[in-house]
Amino acid sequence: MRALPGRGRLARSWPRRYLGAREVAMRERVREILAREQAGGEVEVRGWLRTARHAKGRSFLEVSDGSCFAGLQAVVEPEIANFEAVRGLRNGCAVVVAGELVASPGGEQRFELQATRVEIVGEVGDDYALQKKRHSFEFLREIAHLRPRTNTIGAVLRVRNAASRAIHDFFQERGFLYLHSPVITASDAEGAGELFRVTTLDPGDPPRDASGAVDHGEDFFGRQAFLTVSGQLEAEIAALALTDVYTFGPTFRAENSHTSRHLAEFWMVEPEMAFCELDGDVEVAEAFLKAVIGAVLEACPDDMAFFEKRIAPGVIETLEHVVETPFERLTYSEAVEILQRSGRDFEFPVEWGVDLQSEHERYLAEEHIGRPVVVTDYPAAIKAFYMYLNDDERTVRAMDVLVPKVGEIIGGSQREHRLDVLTRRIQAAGLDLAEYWWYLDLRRHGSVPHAGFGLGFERLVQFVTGVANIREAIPFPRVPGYADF
RNA sequence: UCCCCGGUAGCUCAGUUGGCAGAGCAAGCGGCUGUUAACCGCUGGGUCGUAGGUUCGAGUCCUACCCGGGGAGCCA
Repeated sequence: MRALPGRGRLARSWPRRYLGAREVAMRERVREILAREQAGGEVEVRGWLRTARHAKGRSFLEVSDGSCFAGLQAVVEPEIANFEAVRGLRNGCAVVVAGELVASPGGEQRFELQATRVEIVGEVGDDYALQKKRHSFEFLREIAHLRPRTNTIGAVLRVRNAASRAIHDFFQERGFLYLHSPVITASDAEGAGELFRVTTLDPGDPPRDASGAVDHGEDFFGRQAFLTVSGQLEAEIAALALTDVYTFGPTFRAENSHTSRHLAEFWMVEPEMAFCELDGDVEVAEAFLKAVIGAVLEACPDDMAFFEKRIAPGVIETLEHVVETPFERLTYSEAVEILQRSGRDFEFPVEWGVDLQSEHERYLAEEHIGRPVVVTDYPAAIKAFYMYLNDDERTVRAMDVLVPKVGEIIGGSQREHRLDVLTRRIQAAGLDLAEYWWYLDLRRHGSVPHAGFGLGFERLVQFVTGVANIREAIPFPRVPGYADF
């Protein structure tokens, strides 16, 4: 971090409720205080009480500012001017505490703050919902405005942040350009799921054409519009000019999916690389997952230790394994053979031509291989029209990365860049060639082999943190029937 | 959308064969203590998801609906 002049010094008039830009940039967080080499010196922390323990002779306040998993314990003695008011503090109160950083005689923390001043900035009411006990995740979702103050969600949000940063770092270091693909789209680009309609028409009295149908020509965009289900097609446009690009933004699916792995609004990462075929795609995907997971392990050790202890025992070993060992590679045909020879009694029998079920993916990644598996070359009939058709005419250059517990975390492919084949595939899929005129036009002018993949960001966060439900991997989950906060 | 499980105090849950609605935590009050989700005592706190039905009597049995969870499908 930058060394700014005067950093860590107390503001002249105290307490200062409002910090200037310079002071905000300079303020020392609990994370940095706890990382100090040794005790000593004046510090000031601003945050919310995780707990307040009032003993007869003194009070113990654990102040968290969200910068790290642990809080800083402040010890308040009766000599403090507003000691009686401090006695009334409890879990959730907002405070500013200043004092000397000293070695802690208590066994559970290295340092503590011997308070010289305590300002009570915000108290809590008797009905404050967060208690110093375990709450169910279901209940916490109903109080999403307080949820980030909990151990689990606070840790998830820090991991989410670290993973976001690692994603940008990975691509930026390799010369990828960050492309902002549109959120509003006019066509159901790849048929990937149900779309949310975007309209400004009066739902109770829309304009109608001569036949009585809703006249979308009168709508805001002069035609039907939707929220994007993927930035891939736009990423292909950019890749065929800028070589390597990636998108990282919100994506929307209006499917009525009620599972622990689906959200109606989620974030997706989609790199797209020109002059790249399936092998390169797989290599980038593997390096990408390893880099991001490795970066989180390094950036958030305390948060990860919490997940290991309380949420998903074994998660750290699983992640380290992912970072250290090469991914297994199988073709779809090989995977089918392995599954058929497994002797397993699957609910859905395996045969060449049908898509792999969750139980099959989990068997491959968790039991048969025991580490991430990349399955390639799926039957053309079960994959999207834009995937490159192999010479056998029955498989496409698709790849799925399967990880233990979560299943498919990355799906990608080499794209069909041959005009004649793509035209044929669009028609075979029953799609309207006219809708894809620009996508086809790209194949007429300077078309090159290119490939990319998509990663569901919340599924990555879910995999890394071990939270059972994807709704805990995003600060404000949107699912069928629920969009509060 | 389909299958299974659940909904009882602010929270987490128990509630027997249909027979007076309970505990822990939280809250309020008091006590104790360099404390660690502190501890001890007392007090207050209920439309048993909603609407019907069976019954002398329903938290408990039946029906429908709502909400939550798990699984499947769809997918990232």
